[in-house]
Amino acid sequence: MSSSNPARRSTYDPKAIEGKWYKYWEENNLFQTRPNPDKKAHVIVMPPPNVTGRLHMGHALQDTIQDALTRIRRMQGYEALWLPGMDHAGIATQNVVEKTLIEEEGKTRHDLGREAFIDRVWDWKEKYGDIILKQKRRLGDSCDWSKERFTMDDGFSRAVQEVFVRLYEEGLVYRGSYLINWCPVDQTALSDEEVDNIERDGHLWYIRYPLSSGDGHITIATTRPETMLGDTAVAVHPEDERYSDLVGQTVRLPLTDREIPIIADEYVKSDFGAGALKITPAHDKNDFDIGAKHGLASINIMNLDGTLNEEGYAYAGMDRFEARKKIVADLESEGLLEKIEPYKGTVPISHRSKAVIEPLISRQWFVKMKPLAEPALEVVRSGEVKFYPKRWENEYFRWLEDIRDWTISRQLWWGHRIPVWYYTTDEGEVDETREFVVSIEQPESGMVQDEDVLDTWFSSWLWPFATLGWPEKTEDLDYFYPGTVLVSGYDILFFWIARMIMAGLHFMGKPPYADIFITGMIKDKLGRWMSKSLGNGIDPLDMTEQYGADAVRFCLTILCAQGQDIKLDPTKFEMGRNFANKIWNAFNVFGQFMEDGRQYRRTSSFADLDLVEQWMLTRLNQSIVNINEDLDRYRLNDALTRIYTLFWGDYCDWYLELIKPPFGEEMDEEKIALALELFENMLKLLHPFMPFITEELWSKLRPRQKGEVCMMADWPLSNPDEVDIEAGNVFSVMQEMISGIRNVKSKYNVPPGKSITATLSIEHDQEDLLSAMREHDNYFAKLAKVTDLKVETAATRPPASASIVVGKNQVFVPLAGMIDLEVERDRLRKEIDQKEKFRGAVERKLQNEQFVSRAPTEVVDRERQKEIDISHELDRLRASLEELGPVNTS
RNA sequence: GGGCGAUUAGCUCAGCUGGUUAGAGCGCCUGCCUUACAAGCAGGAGGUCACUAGUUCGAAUCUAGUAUCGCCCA
Repeated sequence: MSSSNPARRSTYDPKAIEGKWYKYWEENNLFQTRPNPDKKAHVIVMPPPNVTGRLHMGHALQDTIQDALTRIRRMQGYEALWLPGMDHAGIATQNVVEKTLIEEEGKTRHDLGREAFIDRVWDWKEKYGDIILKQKRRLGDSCDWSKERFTMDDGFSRAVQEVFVRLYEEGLVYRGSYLINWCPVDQTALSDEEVDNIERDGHLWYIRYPLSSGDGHITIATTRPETMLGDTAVAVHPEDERYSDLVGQTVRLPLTDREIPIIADEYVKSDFGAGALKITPAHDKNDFDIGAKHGLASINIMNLDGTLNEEGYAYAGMDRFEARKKIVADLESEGLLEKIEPYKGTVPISHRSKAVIEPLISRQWFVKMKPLAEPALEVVRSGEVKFYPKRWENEYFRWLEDIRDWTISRQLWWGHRIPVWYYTTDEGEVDETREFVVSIEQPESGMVQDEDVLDTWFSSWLWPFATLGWPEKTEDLDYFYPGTVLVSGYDILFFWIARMIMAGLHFMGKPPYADIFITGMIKDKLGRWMSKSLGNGIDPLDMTEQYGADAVRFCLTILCAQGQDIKLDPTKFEMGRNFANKIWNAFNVFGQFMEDGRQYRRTSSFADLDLVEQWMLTRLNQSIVNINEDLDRYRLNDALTRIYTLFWGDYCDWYLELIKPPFGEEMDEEKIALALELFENMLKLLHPFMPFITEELWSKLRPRQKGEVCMMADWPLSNPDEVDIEAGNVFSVMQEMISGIRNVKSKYNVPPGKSITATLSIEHDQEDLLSAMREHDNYFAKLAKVTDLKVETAATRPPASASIVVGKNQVFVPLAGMIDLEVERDRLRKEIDQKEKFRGAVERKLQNEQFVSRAPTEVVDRERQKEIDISHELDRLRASLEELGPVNTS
């Protein structure tokens, strides 16, 4: 139970400010960009979320990263464009609207007809379509909303048509009848990438096909017995002696009136099943290839909805899975079912509908991928385009090197209509005897357009340039293309990322971005994908509501180490919330002393500052260098961790504690000015990650001009003139001494608030340190409650005192009446043991001649120095132990 | 079958180009409501870096293999 005094509680409330600042930024057009020859461009195109989408943690993660990168570059003086928009998401959107249509009006899209249905989709889009973009504003996304695009808007549609026509004219788009992936649920063709091969427990059915000669049978094994109705051959391996005299004979296909040949093909694996394979060219990819090779007929037995068609004999009209059961039963009753074995095989599943895919032969439109893939491979091989982390290059290469043609037509209504026109017969049917015409506009009246639409990815692969106005030669396109970095997940590496590179190279002559930052995926805390069905999703808006957008962003950034998947536990957001609270309260330390409307500026030079101030400035300036390095390498988590420790570990825990005045006293103006200056710089470093709280506090630091905001402030520069390594070292020694004293107090149960005295014993040769300690005895008073600090050269140990060894120096803490000799001996022995171990390790190294001769001299010197230091420390620790006198045995 | 990733404190994870006395947050233990912050402060405990072999003066880090888990492709 918390016993804190509520009257003194001061906690940060993100709700009070986050909305306000987003509104301010947006209303003042601060996200807007324009071609500006005086600035370098930094461009990120937002992966367009589905128009049906709701914000999930994956978006939150990727947006946080994109926004941080954009905000950093904006502050660094780039014209930083983050271009937002949405994807029309063909099947998903059509499904959503169809579903509401059924629910609300009991109608199907066919009841409405194509045109009316499309109108409904647009209505739906206008009404609900930008929910996700509103949600993104809640996170603080600083994208240029004035450039927002939709893959179905007029200009974009025009670009899609243009691309289709151009590729057709170049011979890269073609129409043909091939075996494609058919989704019987969504009733459309799908590309290979939209199909997942899932391993499932199934069965292997062994079926006897009687030889036409009447001399027995041949046994085939299959995982899909229902497709036997479409078999046009049985194949065996040419070297399989069991079957060599059967090749050339025919079998009677059970349950049908057909006879099919037994053929030989190397493809058959003799050790699979009984060694004989049924061949169904119309329903299996491999069989299709074998069929083509042997000139076999293809018999399609399936309707588009997954029921058997008129080729299905007694099973015509039945669903494919129902037919399977019936066929197996019938084979069994005819004595043709030899056995059933359990079998683990892969089943093709539609990525979207999760229905089992039916491979079937169908006339569709395709893109010839090889010529597009080559240049896309080259730009990554040459390093012109880089992946972060680099290992994703391998995946990319593997896919592109073995690329297959892309099925781009979809049997949907919602999407980009294929710009192909057909002549019609007098009956109004497509006239197959006449050549089609590929054209954006209707070439002749009376011609009808292809019914199908294009794969959604066929528009999104144009995203980096079609959003900027292509095919028009716009100023935006000229200035903002190519982009800088793409931030996306590996789940759409093939779908989208690789294809964008192809399209960018083909149509713009340049890859769409130089860097590709592949993020990990957000999983639940058990490592499972978040999904609606599992109900294990964590809603980023709930989290934002609960902890604040800054906290959510902080947490996601700090967890996003180099593309590893993130197991997210909602309690993680507490870290960000606590940090925001810390920042909020830290401001009060000096903020409470500030006069309204007053401009505080430091006038003292670095040399005139107090030691802790010099140390803090040194820490800041060093950190800026390191943070910039981290950011340039997309190591956002490292950069943020640095800011976190700089702010909390250095600024709050040491600097503020030392500069804050005792209760009741005022804070010196110069002290305020520097505290504010440091704070202001840290706010700027932190702003890209936690934009709201930093903006709010920024506004409180000084009187600001209208429009003068943190998000537009200059990124901090590291000032090398305000770095003092020596001061840093002196302060570090003090920190160690103070920690040591606190430790001793804790060990002896001295209340932290109780005053004590102490003596510092400084080595002879360290005059500077000696004077620094004398000068700053107030630090010891403030942080360790040491009153009356004595600082002496080689002091003698006062009686009944604990001792702390820091390098060549010592701290003695007299604890008259409190010191327990045994406790102190134990404490010293423990430390001696520890240091002995360490010295042993160092000495072993130095005694190793190989090490001394082969290791770089600076490494050896470092070890030598360690040995010297540790020896001094051990000497002093041992002396202290002896001074405690002999062990009292009484 | 092929490829990739992971395995570091009780939990979740950092640890970059080999040289650290292996770090953080949470949790745990002790003491503190010390006038910025109990969403806090101070102190502390806790690790054969999955295993085996190798390379090296030196391995959490590089190589090979093994095990377990996960992902992708066929």
